[in-house]
Amino acid sequence: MRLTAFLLSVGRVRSGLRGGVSGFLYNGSMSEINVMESERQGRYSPAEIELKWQARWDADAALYAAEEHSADKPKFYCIEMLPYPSGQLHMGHVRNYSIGDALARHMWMRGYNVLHPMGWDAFGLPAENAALKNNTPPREWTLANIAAMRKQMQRIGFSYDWATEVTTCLPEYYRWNQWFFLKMYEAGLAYRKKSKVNWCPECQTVLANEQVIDGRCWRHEDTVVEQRDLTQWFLRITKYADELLDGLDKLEGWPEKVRTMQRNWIGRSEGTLVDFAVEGRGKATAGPSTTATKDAASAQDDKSNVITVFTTRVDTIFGATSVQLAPEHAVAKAFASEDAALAAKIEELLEQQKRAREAGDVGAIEKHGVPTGRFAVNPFNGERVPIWVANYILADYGTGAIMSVPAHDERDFEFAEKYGLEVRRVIAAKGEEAPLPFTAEDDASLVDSGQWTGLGCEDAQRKMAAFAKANGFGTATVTYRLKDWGVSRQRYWGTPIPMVYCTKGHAGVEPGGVVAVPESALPVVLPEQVEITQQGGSPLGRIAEFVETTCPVCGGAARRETDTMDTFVDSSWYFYRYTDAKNAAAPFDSAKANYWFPIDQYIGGVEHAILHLIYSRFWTKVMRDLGLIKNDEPAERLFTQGMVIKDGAKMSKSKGNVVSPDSMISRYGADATRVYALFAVPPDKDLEWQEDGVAGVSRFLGRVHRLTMKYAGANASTAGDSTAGQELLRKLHQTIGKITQDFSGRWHFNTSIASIMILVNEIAARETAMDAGEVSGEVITQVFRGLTLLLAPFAPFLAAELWEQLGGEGAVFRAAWPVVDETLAREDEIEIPVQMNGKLTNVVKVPAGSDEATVKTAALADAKVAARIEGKTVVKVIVVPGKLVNLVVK
RNA sequence: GCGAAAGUGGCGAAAUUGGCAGACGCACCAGACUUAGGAUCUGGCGGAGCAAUCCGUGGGGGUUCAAGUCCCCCCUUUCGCACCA
Repeated sequence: MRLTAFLLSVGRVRSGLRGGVSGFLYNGSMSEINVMESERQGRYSPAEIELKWQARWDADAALYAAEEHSADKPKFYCIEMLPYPSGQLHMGHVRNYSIGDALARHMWMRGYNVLHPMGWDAFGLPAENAALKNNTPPREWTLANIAAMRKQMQRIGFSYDWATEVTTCLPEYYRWNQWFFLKMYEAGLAYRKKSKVNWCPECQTVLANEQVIDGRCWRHEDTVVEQRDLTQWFLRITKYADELLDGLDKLEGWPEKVRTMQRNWIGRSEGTLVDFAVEGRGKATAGPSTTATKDAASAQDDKSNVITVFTTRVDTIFGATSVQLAPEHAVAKAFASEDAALAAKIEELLEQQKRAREAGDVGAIEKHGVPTGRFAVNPFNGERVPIWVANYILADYGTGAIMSVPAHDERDFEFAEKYGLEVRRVIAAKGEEAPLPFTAEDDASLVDSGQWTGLGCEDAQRKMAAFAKANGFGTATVTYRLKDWGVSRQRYWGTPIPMVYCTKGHAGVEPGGVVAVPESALPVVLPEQVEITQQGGSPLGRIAEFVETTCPVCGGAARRETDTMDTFVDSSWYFYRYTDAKNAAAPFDSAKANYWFPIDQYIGGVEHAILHLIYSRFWTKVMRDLGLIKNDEPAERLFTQGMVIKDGAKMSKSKGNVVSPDSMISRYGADATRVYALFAVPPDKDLEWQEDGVAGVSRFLGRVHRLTMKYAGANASTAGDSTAGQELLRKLHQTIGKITQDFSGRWHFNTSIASIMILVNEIAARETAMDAGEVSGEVITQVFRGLTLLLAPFAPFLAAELWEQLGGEGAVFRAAWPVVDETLAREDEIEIPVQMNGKLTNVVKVPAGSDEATVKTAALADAKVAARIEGKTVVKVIVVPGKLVNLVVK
């Protein structure tokens, strides 16, 4: 159905040749291509060249194959983020892969052993939606999409080693998800708990915190995520919080932006837990309610006699004039259960919080609070402070309770002003009474704070935390914003979680308790016959043959876990599988992974900065601790390319501004499409797609084709080395230098391609000279071969064709990257601008390498310059050798 | 509010370290060629001016022989974070 629509749209644009190309793309029939016309005219026909080479490349499995291990070549592992197989490549993919492809080809030519793989992030909800819509099984739909997209990729000429292809929805892959899950379960890294989780009503499943953006689903930006209490499987990513954070400092090859986003996401915060005894609630246990457990929030379960607050500023505690609880705090609930009026007010605060969350602006909530009428005791000074419940206190951060210090916290100050709470200064800046709220802690010290008065803030924080600990009412602690990764999904199209629940239970397992599926029983295969509906609950739960099983320990009746894993599990380690994709005995062979890892260059969109990129860092650390690999981090260097936009907005169906790669390829060819994607802007910037630009690139490639074909047969024995020949070689070598530098540096391929255009313009300008036999055949051949090699990473089809026409040996991508000959590249004569008071007057030519005196003399001797300075005094002459002359004139 | 990046012709952009602002390309204009093509080739193309020349890199100051580039203030856009205690 899509195919028909596509052909129709192509037909509307133009019939004939181009329609034929897309026909080939989908039907695999060469007969539809009308190549004869362009053949007769000898004109650049991308369709003809590209289809010819595509067929050859497809038949040559070794062309892009990495060597398993190379003793003499350095390795280079280059990956672009794998796509979700939606069925259609979009321009963002084409751009992403064109960047990686250029790099991979370049590195091959530089003599590296390159692994450049591709795979499919093939589980996920769209397959289920498609199943509902078209009545096609998800597996069938997904595999058909993969086949179509693989074909598109081959048509565009990406240099993937298809022998290493990874498809995450196949049992041979996802069994290792299950295997890792079991390993994590054994290590205590996978666990089950009931908690508040994010629920997307559109997806009909739970989402991880990372998948909720401004209170909305990451896939449905209009859908507000709800909070539900559910029992779910979690992966203990928080165990690695510090390592994930500290590791960022060493990831110098990653964009600072991504590192910052991850730092924010992890949200490490050092502070102190302090217990405030609740008055009239019995004696606060002198026992270490906080010190006994790291999980401070759970320490307060079912206790209403103590409130543990988390603060980063324990040094301000003598200024605490109230305690503020989140509406969902256990103590608030306990109070509410005894006071209906209070309960109603707290309920209202909770509603406000919920609304703010749904509106996506938690930060803008107007502060409201209610006094509970109860009091708590500040353990540092024994003072009674009122207990309030407030809508700006978050239950899921810290302990869900704070001490309010209006004098030294802006939020507390605002709240205190509104409700008339006391504001008491306990910190003073050096020498002056700074206005309140005063929040700085550098160069400030404590006042009116008992025995700590006079201490510097940081010093006081350390000493007061130690004091609290020594006296059993608190401790220094660290909190994180990062929460454990909820991986249960109430969906069908994903990896089954390899757990069963033993119905009757057995020794050590209560009835309905968790029992891990043994490794030997993997994979737990996802059943294929399933009815996808919009009903709630996991679709697997409705398949009796799947659910009903036996307990692997006691052999009694058991039920399988019916949730599947988050698809981000699949993508957390897929790049390790590339190194050993066919391994049936292990996720991969450690020696192979250790040879290729870390990834030398990873390329993808910034939208995964805190999704895939944090999960895969976590997974790498887990695998390292399991002894599977040696590297701490998955990727040495990360590059985040810009978006492809059209008419100022990201391409999307709803906006109707989508430009399909197929339409570009059928009109201008894959080479032109790719080169345009690299030429228009530097790869890290957003790219506004302009079809006229693609047409321009196509004309440029046509010019390259025409010129090369014209001189491909140049007779090597033709003599005659004129200036023209030297100039051509000079330009060639300058271009080689420029592009080589671009690849190792800033990746400004737009200027790389511009420099190739300049080279081609220079060649075209010397056509007459070449036709007149002024340039030797050898030079002509060198120039065109050089040009072809430089073009190969960007326009592989045309380069392959021209390389063959020029009689090049083997595949152009295995030919050696040209090396700059500095002697040939050097200019004999350079132009020096002559300025007067910093303004350009004229340009003079001097021999390259001229000394200061020579340049100065030449500048002053210039007629135009002389005329301009006549009657004026030259106060000073500044000569920057090789750059310019500036005459300071009065 | 905090943090980061950016702001240059009609448009996409270029200008590694302060050194000819606008390379390269698109669009446009003029011309050539033609078995009219969505072709190709030549020339022009920041603004003002006949010209000499002057003005011009978001705005305003500054440093310097020289500033798109460095410093200070401000404006705008994009992205990230945001009652995180």
